[in-house]
Amino acid sequence: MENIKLPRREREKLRQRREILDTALDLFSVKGYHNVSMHEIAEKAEFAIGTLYRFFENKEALYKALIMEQSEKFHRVLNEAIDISGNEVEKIHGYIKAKGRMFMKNTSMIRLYFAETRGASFNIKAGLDADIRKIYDGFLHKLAAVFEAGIKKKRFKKILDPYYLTVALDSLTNAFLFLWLEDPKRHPYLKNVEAIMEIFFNNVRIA
Amino acid sequence: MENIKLPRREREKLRQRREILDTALDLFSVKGYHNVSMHEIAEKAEFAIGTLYRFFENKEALYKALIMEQSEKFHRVLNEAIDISGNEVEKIHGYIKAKGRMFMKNTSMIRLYFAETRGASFNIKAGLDADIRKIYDGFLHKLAAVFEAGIKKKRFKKILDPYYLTVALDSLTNAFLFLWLEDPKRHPYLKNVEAIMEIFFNNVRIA
Amino acid sequence: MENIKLPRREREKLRQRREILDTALDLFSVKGYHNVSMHEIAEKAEFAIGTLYRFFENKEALYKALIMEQSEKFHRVLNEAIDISGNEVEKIHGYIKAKGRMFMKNTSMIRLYFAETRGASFNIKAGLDADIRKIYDGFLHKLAAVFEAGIKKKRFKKILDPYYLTVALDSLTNAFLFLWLEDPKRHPYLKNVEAIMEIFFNNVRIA
Amino acid sequence: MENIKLPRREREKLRQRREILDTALDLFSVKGYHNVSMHEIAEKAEFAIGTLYRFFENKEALYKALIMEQSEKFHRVLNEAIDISGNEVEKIHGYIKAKGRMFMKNTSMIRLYFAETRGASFNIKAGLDADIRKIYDGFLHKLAAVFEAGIKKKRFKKILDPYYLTVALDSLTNAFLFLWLEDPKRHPYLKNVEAIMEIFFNNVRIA
DNA sequence: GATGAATGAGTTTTCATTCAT
DNA sequence: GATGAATGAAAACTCATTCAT
Repeated sequence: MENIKLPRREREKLRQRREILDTALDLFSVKGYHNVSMHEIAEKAEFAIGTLYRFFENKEALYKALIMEQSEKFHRVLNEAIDISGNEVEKIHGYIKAKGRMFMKNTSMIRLYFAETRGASFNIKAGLDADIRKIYDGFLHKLAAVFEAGIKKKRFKKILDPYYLTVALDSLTNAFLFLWLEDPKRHPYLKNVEAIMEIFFNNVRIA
Repeated sequence: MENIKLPRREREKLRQRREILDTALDLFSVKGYHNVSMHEIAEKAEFAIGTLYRFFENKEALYKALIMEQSEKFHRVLNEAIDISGNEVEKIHGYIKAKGRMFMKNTSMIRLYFAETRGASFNIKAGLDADIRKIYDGFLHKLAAVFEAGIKKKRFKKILDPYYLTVALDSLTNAFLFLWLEDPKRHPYLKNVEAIMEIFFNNVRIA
Repeated sequence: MENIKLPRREREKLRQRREILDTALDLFSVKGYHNVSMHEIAEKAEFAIGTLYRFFENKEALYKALIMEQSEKFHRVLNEAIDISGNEVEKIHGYIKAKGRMFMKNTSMIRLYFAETRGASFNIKAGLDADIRKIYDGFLHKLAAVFEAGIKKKRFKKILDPYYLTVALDSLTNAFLFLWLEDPKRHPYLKNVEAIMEIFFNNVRIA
Repeated sequence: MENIKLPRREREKLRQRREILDTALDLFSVKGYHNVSMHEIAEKAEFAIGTLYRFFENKEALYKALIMEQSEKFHRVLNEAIDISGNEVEKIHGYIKAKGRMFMKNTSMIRLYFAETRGASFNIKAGLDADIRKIYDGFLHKLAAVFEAGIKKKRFKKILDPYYLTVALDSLTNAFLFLWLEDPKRHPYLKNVEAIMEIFFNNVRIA
């Protein structure tokens, strides 16, 4: 976060890395891993190919770095949203809103994220899948803990295993974000998710 | 459907096409579009490469044909499940069960289907996305019509636009099929979906 | 040896392989492993690059095949020369003459052979060195056995370990072949080797 | 030789050049010209790449300088050994011993030297071959002169052109140094060369 | 003068597609 | 019609060399 004090050389390096990653995000999210060449990234980012390889050992490493970065950023924001909010009901609402905000500001991130977590990813030989899944699962369990706490505090009825409640919520928010992505005017994410949460909360909330 | 009366030559051709598609399904579903070569398909299917090109103009066309075929088969079964069942509540149940049965019998189909409908698919340059989406959307609207009819017949409260109800249901079944795919013992699909539908139906069903 | 009965397809394949190897021999022997590109070989042999890879898994495999082939051919001829000749003294003479004939007919082979057996070869990651050395050593020991037999039969005095005699003979023939290679007119191989063998045989031969 | 009086700046420069060359010798002798990068040399020598290019115009020039230096050093020692020793027989012995001492103390030099003088060298586009060969030939002729003088003084019989005697001697010493390099315990250089020289000297020496 | 980041030409290799047999 | 050898465009990646700081 605090790169104010970094020596100029280091800052420059970070800026370049950033530019490469941003360009790669643009390209990968539109065309997919296999339809983007290192040449293309280099050209669009206005670097020589060799420079890309100074920053990333190979194409896969670049892709993995990108995915991990986006994934971490994404889950960091969601985690914060949960931590900041007050009671369990508010935490859930915080999560829904933060997720919406995140995606709406970073539509290319969504495509990449969905490609790797929902569709079966065949892009990376090994490891990434596991690494991403760990972050993702970590977050799901954190969300499950919120439901669990809410149940203990009698804020929710225990009508379902908290983990499954979480999976359901995650899946529903994704589905409505996807709809929004297709036609933002016609399918307002927040309104729809809140409507569907009504159904849950009517049941789930105690009062 | 009825190829009993086809001349022998035609039947033979169909049988070969089928073998190619089956082999391709096996390979694509495990390794992904870009990690399977035409050579590999030809070898595993025990045809010459040239023969593959008699049946399909190019690799993309083969993949597209496969996806479309699976998609049609999949939605045909779901459509039938809805058509056969009695009232609207039963139709919804029929859909949930048929979808589960389908996937559990054809796990390779699931991987492919999810890769193309949930993750952003980058495998096909253009067109497939649209074609698949049409079939998919067609089915969603049919399901939405069931909810709508149910609401009209006062079987369900109108707490949500029927289309969104459908999207929610589809998303939830997918999520729990995914869980089941990861660990079939631990995450029984039907039990979980029914539990979550409880929440809906308590609200949604009138009596 | 007998490819008269090979099906036409097989013969054609062998002919192509031969053409690639011959072209590669020409190029490698003049420019060295690292200064010849697969493109260059393909172009000179009038094949597409891909065709080279149908015959050899990669550049190293092509080089290794070439070296092994030349090495085997070379040592086969030398072995035969020894086997055919009469007594031990004649066998040694047979070897010297056959080696000369071999090299004079295949000057590019010499360069390659010397590059791999005498200079330290850094061309092949692993294995070749050992494989070639095995053939080479096998032959040296066969030659040593001739000296040994000659000593037993009192044809030679035992003035030196037979293996060292062999190494000396091998080294001397190489040296004079090298001289011949530089200036064939001025440095006649056979005359020189025979002169130097005089020194040995005067000592070595009993009568 | 006498760099005592060189200004400090000059001495410093020489010292750096030396460090680069020593590092390069280590690397080239183990991995070969094409498997060592300028980067690797720079890193191991703890200089910036640019600095290497201050001292040597390019990679080839660095390699050539190294080879020439080693070659000169090598032949200087051999020349001295010949000059110092007494009569012709002692000079020959002096050469054999000095060559052995040299190589045993500088095994990396041997590998490099053999790679360039015995195997066909493909490392240098042009020129080096000729330059090295000149030094090498110069030495051979000096050695030949010793034989010639010995013959004139009736110390040796003239059984062979002195130049060929020299080539033979050089080749034999190399062969036994190579054996020694492979297994120093098993193949003692000096003992073997002396044994083989016995054969020569019995003939060659007059009394 | 020293540094080492940046460059990009050149290398190996893959694989969809064609077409002579 | 079927075959599969041949093709060559295009990809990933390396490394000698330059030059701004």
